[in-house]
Parts: sequence; C-alpha cells; structure tokens
Amino acid sequence: MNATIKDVAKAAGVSVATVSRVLNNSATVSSTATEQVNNAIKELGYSPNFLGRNLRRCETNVILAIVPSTEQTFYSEIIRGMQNSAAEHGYDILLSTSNSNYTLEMHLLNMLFNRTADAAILLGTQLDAKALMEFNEKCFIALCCERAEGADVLTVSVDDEGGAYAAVEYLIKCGHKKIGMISTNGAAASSLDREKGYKQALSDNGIPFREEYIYKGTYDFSHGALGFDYFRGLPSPPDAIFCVSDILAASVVKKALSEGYKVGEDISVCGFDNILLSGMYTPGITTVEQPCYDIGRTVVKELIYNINNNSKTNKKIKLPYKLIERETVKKLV
Amino acid sequence: MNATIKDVAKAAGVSVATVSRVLNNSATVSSTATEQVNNAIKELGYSPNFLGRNLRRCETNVILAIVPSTEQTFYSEIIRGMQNSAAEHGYDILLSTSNSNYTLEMHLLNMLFNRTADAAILLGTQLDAKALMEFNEKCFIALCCERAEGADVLTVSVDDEGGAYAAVEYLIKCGHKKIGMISTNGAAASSLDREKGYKQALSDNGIPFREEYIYKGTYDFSHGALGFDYFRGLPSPPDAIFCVSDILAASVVKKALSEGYKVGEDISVCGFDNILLSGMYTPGITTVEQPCYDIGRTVVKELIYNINNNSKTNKKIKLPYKLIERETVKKLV
DNA sequence: GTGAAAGCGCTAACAC
DNA sequence: GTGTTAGCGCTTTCAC
Repeated sequence: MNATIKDVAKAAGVSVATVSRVLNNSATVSSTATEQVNNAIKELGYSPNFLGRNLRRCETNVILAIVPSTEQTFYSEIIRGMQNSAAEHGYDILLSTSNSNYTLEMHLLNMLFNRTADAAILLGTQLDAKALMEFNEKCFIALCCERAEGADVLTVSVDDEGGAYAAVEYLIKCGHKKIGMISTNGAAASSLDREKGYKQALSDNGIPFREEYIYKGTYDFSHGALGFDYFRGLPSPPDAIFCVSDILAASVVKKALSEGYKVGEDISVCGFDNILLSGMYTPGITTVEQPCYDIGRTVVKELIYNINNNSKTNKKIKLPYKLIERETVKKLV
Repeated sequence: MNATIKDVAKAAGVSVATVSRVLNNSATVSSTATEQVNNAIKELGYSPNFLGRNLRRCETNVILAIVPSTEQTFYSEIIRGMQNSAAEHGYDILLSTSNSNYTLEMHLLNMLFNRTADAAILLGTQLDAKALMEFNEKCFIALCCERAEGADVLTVSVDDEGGAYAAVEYLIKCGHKKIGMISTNGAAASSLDREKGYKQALSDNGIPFREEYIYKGTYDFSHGALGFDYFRGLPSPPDAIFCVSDILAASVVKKALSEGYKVGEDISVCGFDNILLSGMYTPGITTVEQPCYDIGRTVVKELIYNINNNSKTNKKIKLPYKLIERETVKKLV
C-alpha cells in the first residue's frame, strides 16, 4: 500500500516527528536530516495522508461552495475569484450542486458537521433565515450573490438595488417613460431589491409606478417570452423592459424578434448579470454587470477571516455594478 | 466542542462499539440499546466525524470531478448525471475547476494521493497520455467528454465522429455541397474525431475534401467570427459551416448577421453540444446534442465499479448523439 | 448482544 | 535539533 510517515522515518533514519517537521516546516531541522527525509519521500513516492493530518488538526482547509447548478455561467468567474483568494490562504474550494433541492442542500451542509469541510458558501439557498442563523451559530457559512431577508449571516453580493436603479435611470435618460419590469415571484431577495431600485428610479424621475408594469414569473427562460406576451396584452404596453436577469432578457429579445419587432428600435430591453450570452447575442444585450470575480474573492476573504479569528462578523457587503451598453436599448434623446 | 462517539456512548450508557454499530447498522444491537443511542445522538446533536471514519476505513466516498471551468453550461447536466449515479452508490461528487492550468490540475489530482478523494473524473485535461496512464496505475481516474489519444484509461464521451458525420450528412441532404468546418488547432481529440466524421461524410457522399475549407482556431468565442471572415476571403467560400462547438457556431451566426447575411438563408451553420444558448439564440442554432446526463451517469457508474472491484477496466464508451434541427440550416432540397 | 482495546496516519507537547 | 509518545474520532477484531 501507500507509504506512511513511519516508512519515511525508517527509510530516512529519523523519527516521525522529524519527518513531520520537514513536511510542515514547523521547526528547525538540520540540513542533513532534511535532505535524508526529502530523499526518502522521493524514493517512496510518499504523499501525506490528509485524513490523518486533518483529524489531528481538526481542520480540512476545504471550503465548500454550494451552487444550485453550474448552468449559470456567471458563477464561473465567481468561483475563479473564490479559488484565487482561497489559494492565497492555503484553502481549496470544492463545489457541489444542490439542484435547488432542500434535502440535497442539507446533505451538503451536513459536510460541515462531519468535518468534510471547514466552511460553506451558499450561492442561493433553499433555507430560510432561521435555519441559516442556526447554521451560522455552529459553523462558518456565508451567502454569496443572494442575501436572505432577516438572516444575520456574512453576505456578499452586488448592489442589486443600485444596479436596478442605474438600469432604469439609463432607460429614462434614453427617453423611455413606459418602462416595464420582469421579475420573479419567489422570495429571491435580489429580485426584491431590484424591484426597489426600479421603483425608486421611476419615482425619482417623476414617473408614476404602475402595478401592471411589473410581471413576475420564474427565472426560467420561458418566462421572458411570457412576460413579453403579458405586456403586449396591456392597453398601453411599455416600450422598454428591464429584466431581473440576462436569461430573461434574452427570452424577451428572442420573442420580440420572432414577433417581428426590431429590438433596440421598436422595443428596448435591459438585462442584469452580464453573462457571456449577452455579448454573444444578436443584438448584443444591454445589461448590468455583476463584479463576479470580486464577489468571489471577497466572500472567501471574509470567511477565512472569520475562521482564523473564530469570529462571526456577519458583514453584509454590496459590491458595485457596472452598466454595459449594447444594442437593445433605443436612444430617443 | 462537538460531541464525539465517546460522549454518545457515555450518555447512552453503552460502549463506543455499540454506538458505532447503530451508526452503521453493522451488527445486531438490542432494540433498547439502539433506542438509548439514538436518543443520546439527538440530545447531543451528534454528527459522526468523517475524518476519523475515513481514516479508519481508508476511503472517503468522495469522487472529485475536475473541470476546466464551469463556464460551459453543458457540464451542468453532466454533473447532475454524475451526482445522481454517485448518490445511488453512497458517493458524493465534489467539483473543482482547473482553469486549464497544469499546475492547478496537478494540485487537484494530488487530492487522490492525500486521500481527500477516492477517485477523480477529468473533463478535459492538460495531462498527456503518459501522465494519465501513470495516474491510472496508482489511482482511480476516468476521462469524461474528452478522450486522450493513446491513454488507456476509462473514458466516456459522445460519439464525436458519428455526431460530426451526422451533422455534415444532414447539411449534404439539405442540398449543401460547399461545406466548411471550424475546428480547433490544439490536441483536443474530440475536434480530431469530429474532423474525421466531417471528412468521412464528405467522401461517402462524393464531395471532395478541400484543405482550405477547414479553419482551425481555439474554442474562444472570437474564433467563430474569425473563421467566418477567413471563409469569406476564399475565392469560393462555403455556403454551410459546421462548427466544433455551439459557442463557435453562435459566433459565426452573430458575425454573419452583423455582415447583413440572413443566417439559414444566405448561409447555413451547424454547431455541436446543444448548449442552452443554441435554443435561446435567434435564429435557433441547429446542432448535435451530447447525451450529457447519460455521460455523467455512465462515467460514475463505471468508475465506482472499478473502485468496488479494485479493477481497471479502462473501457472506452461512446454514447449516441442526436441531431437537433433548428433554424440555421437552409433546406435547398 | 456487548465491551475492551488496537490502530488508521498524523501532529505536537514534552523531554532531552 | 531530535525522539518518544499521547491522542485526534472512528471501526472492528476478539473475547465474553
């Protein structure tokens, strides 16, 4: 079987303690001993068993990132940010998908209790504030991208309200007055925050809010088209639509195109996220960019701070958005 | 701190052995003892420490899936397939991204040696056949989606050659004769196999292969447009283009559209993968679907078979593709 | 049906 | 600068 630290010690003619010391640079070891140990390691093809090490140290240096699925391409940059930040602190990020399934998410979170991971980052969760707070008491967790209303847990996300405000203000500045919004009817705090930004921008610009100008569906692609159909059925349909995600925006664009509309001319649409799709689409979709890489870096940095200081700062961090102008918004002025 | 098996034993008034037995259903325990133990577990909020268990058992029941990045949405279904299959066998799938970086990939593979995971699945790798074979001797690994030329390692992928053949034959059946291909110039075996299918379909249908009808770039979005430009510069440009990926196909479509072409009319294009984008695009992109879910299920099933039987079957499994007709291919006949 | 005890591989006092 | 050794939490053999 695999060589153990004992085998290395024997081969190097030293004690296991010395081997451990060179393995971890934990104390001064004579250069001769160091060399002997390193030779033995090489010879035996030794690799330390982390199960033993982790058991002893009561830590794994693994952070579990739980995503609903990897279908959202914008997670990709977030994860890269997480990894880079983690690597700087000697941690690894391991990902797992919950498929938005409560039982599966609980199973994954249970990895914190069974010591498979030191901490977990939730990118969207099925748990309510109460359950999250309970976890937060016993474990190190963080929310990423999606805050949970009433949950006092470390959270890093884009400034959802500000981003939506900027998008709608941009639409208004472009001369649009009849602005609809496609949102979601679940409990997603990001959607709620974006609705807030939408309303605020309207009101700050003297445009009355109309209840019928807000369509609520799901995040599913089909709901963009559905929203578009709904708006068309209105006596006075909006001529610009702000969507809570780029997927939804793409759906609106596709539907409008298929109905013979010229998007960016007859109808304007703006998304949120700036996923790759938005730049690839024809016409290019105007949207609000999330600082994904920074979000990933930040959440890991803060989480590791908490781990190292055995603290629970529970900060709520909102990172800046960026408006990306492309071709789906008509400039009337 | 966290309760241990000892605490449970004490609280239940039994030995740790008995607790372990009820935890693992490993031997008959009297119903009274079982009840006492379960009560103690609940009371103490006990969760077994897997580091201890895994160390003792010399296994983790974790399979590491190493992906270049989660940017490719079609990994999403593959991972779902992996997870479902893994769960059936009591395993968890943990994901990690290598960013196509050799050092990072080696770091992740090293988790096999340090016993963080029992096996690894590589979805695209930077390692060459020799390195893969070496790993395969000492560890349980599998390749997924992308075979490695000359590597005798368990591999599960779509039938790349057949899929490409089907796509090109479809183009031919639609009346196209001047068919270009956008491929990649790296060592990606899937691209090579798809080129083979392209050539075979041509030759089987009496269409001579033209060297200048094959453009090789990278997987990067920009290379679709680059390929399109290249083809346009030819004295006799192709009127149909088969792309090695949907991303590349989308790029061709976008570029053609921006140049005033009517895609599916003036020019035909067919992709590969059937990622979500292809259905969302306008026009919908005709493509070859990979059986992602099945690929994921199959690779995990075979890998766990190997683990359980301590065998290395090294099967090469090719799963069937499916042609998805949408709107980017003109039917001339 | 149950308990005592060895030991998985490692780290870190502690002693020298 | 180095070695001895206890013990992290668990499973499992062996006795009873």
